[in-house]
Amino acid sequence: MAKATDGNGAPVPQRLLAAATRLFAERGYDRTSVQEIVEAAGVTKGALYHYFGSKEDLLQEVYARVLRLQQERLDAFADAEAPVERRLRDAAADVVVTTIENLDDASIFFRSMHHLSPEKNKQVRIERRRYHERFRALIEEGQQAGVFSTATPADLVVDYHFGSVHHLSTWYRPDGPLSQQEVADHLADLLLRALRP
Amino acid sequence: MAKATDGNGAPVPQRLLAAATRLFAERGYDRTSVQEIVEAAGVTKGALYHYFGSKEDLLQEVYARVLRLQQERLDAFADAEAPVERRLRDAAADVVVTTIENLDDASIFFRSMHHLSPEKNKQVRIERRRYHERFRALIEEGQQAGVFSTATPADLVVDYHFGSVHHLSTWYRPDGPLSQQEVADHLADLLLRALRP
DNA sequence: GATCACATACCGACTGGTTAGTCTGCCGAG
DNA sequence: CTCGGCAGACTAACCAGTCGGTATGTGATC
Repeated sequence: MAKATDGNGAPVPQRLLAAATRLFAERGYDRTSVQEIVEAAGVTKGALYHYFGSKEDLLQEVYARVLRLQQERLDAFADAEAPVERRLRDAAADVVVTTIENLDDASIFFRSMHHLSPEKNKQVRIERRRYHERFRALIEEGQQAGVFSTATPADLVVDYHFGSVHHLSTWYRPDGPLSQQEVADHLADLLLRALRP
Repeated sequence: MAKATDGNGAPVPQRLLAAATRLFAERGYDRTSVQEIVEAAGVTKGALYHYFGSKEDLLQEVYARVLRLQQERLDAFADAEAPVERRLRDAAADVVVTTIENLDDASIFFRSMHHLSPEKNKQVRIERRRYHERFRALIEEGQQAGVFSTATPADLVVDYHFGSVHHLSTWYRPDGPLSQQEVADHLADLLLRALRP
């Protein structure tokens, strides 16, 4: 018998988080009962409320994880040694790939954020804003260097691109005609083309 | 005493629809109780269930209305007498303006569609698909005429643009620095710039 | 022009079912 | 023996939809 695992190989908190992520993405936060989550994780309510303070905490944890991941990756691409147009393209394509790889998190993110209480919502917004600004700085850098058009404010360009990223969970299907990388390349390409001076 | 109006100037079904739209956008579909809707509309449950079969029917009505409106407008712009790049630009800018003008409907649309039952969801998807295809046809027309780049599949270009349109309800604020028309012009501009050969 | 039949519009108490979160207690490891 | 980790019955609240009832209007009949 394994150490702290019964119905599955992973520790209970991770199992709960994984089950919650899948169910929230599938049916939405409000339509998913705590009972369903604990059953999917192979435990009971006692276990869930032992590790998490509330159902909402579970949702916030999902956000926090995906935000940390994406911020790390963006920072890595933005700080690389390369021309700004290259760094922007890589970052723009990477966020598409990682979003597709975590489509569940993405759909939860954009559909259920308003279910968080005001304080937690604020917290998430602050993190998101940091991400947005890092991306914007990249565009502004290119604009100042003269390699990107200044016709559109950088803020709007960021929202334009992230709109399409956010939209991915609505239309992208793994069994569709385009691979993750192809979609990412096309979307990054559209961004760069729109920014040509 | 007016004819069929007591607490307000509009007929009861419209009042219910307006109240539901506002509340669904504010708190989400599941978080809005039927009781709250009828109170906001100044009637009782009896009235609501007299005019609508269910809470879900109310949500579907919201969709049907906004879909009809946007399809009509797109058709008008697409069928106009003008060069294709002009027709596309006008259509792309118009959908931004009408979306901003109906931000409540927009946020309900992309946050609550999955709350519809499978059949109703399918119905909405069919209507949406028709809209998508009309828009795509416009892009393909321009590509065949050689005025738009063929580097990106037209389907993807449509999703790129509509991603940004959906995203509007997340970030656009009427008291922000940009007017509706300015945002619309910028977003249409980004689309056209990305499509330059 | 009075009466009856029937329909439309709406009211509001009630029901059956669901849900998040609590609490008491068991159990195995150190 | 005790303490973290967890089970599962329980509670208090809530909610969509129902249903019997009332009020007002309308058209037919005599």
